[in-house]
Amino acid sequence: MDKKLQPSEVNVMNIVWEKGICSAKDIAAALAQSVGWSKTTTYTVIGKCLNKGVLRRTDPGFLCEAILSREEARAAETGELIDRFYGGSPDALVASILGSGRLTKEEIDRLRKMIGELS
Amino acid sequence: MDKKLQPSEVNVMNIVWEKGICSAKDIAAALAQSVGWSKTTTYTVIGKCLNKGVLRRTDPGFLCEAILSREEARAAETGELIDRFYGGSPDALVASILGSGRLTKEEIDRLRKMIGELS
DNA sequence: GAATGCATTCTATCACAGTAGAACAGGAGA
DNA sequence: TCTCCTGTTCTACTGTGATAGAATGCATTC
Repeated sequence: MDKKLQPSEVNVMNIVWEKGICSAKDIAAALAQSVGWSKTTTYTVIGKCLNKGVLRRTDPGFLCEAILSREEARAAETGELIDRFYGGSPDALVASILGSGRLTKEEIDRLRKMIGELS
Repeated sequence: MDKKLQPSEVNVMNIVWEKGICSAKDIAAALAQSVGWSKTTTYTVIGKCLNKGVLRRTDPGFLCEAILSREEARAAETGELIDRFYGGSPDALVASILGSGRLTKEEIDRLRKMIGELS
């Protein structure tokens, strides 16, 4: 009953988050392409997502719809990273990225604007 | 030979990153306290860290010193989060945290200052 | 109606992370 | 010297995530 996504499950969810509602067949095709999975592997992992309640199935067509939103998953995963590696300080994570040189000038400008608009 | 840290290994490394060089005995004591591990569990996990080359042992005293720095580990782990959940865009992660309401006013000010100093 | 092909399910294998009990060794105290 | 304590190593068990082959069943075509 744990909602925490495993890496393999994230593969599936990423497809659904991007495409929106789509069939298991489509997901299998996409993942065969992107990560080389056999279609049965994809079906197995989809099954786990269904069991966990992060994905909903509609028939006919074995259509898959995300129940857990991308934003919720991001928040959970990011929170865990912050807890385990940044001592629970979200600003330490942000500072680390800002200082990493990973950001382009445009991205920095966008963020500057964004942070300027915060109260 | 994979340098990727497992959750259990992060427990050990967090102690060493915080205390600096310290004995296995100390680490075992700290983790018995904080996560309830048996001391043999700690020794086993320390062994894995040594095998991976993220920790160095010095004798006598079974002193442990981090080879993999906290910053390196943070960067690796953060990069993976960004790849898997944010489509490879670090600014999307930053934006997500900024927009999450998780930050205090002081933290926001600090970050604003920091981003102002970036070129 | 039989045959064919593909979508879906069932079942199994493998590797490895997590955890710790049992065994061992070396030094402190009797 | 013998014993005991505790730090350290050896070995093992358990669960589960990742992966996929085999089996099934439905629909389409001949």
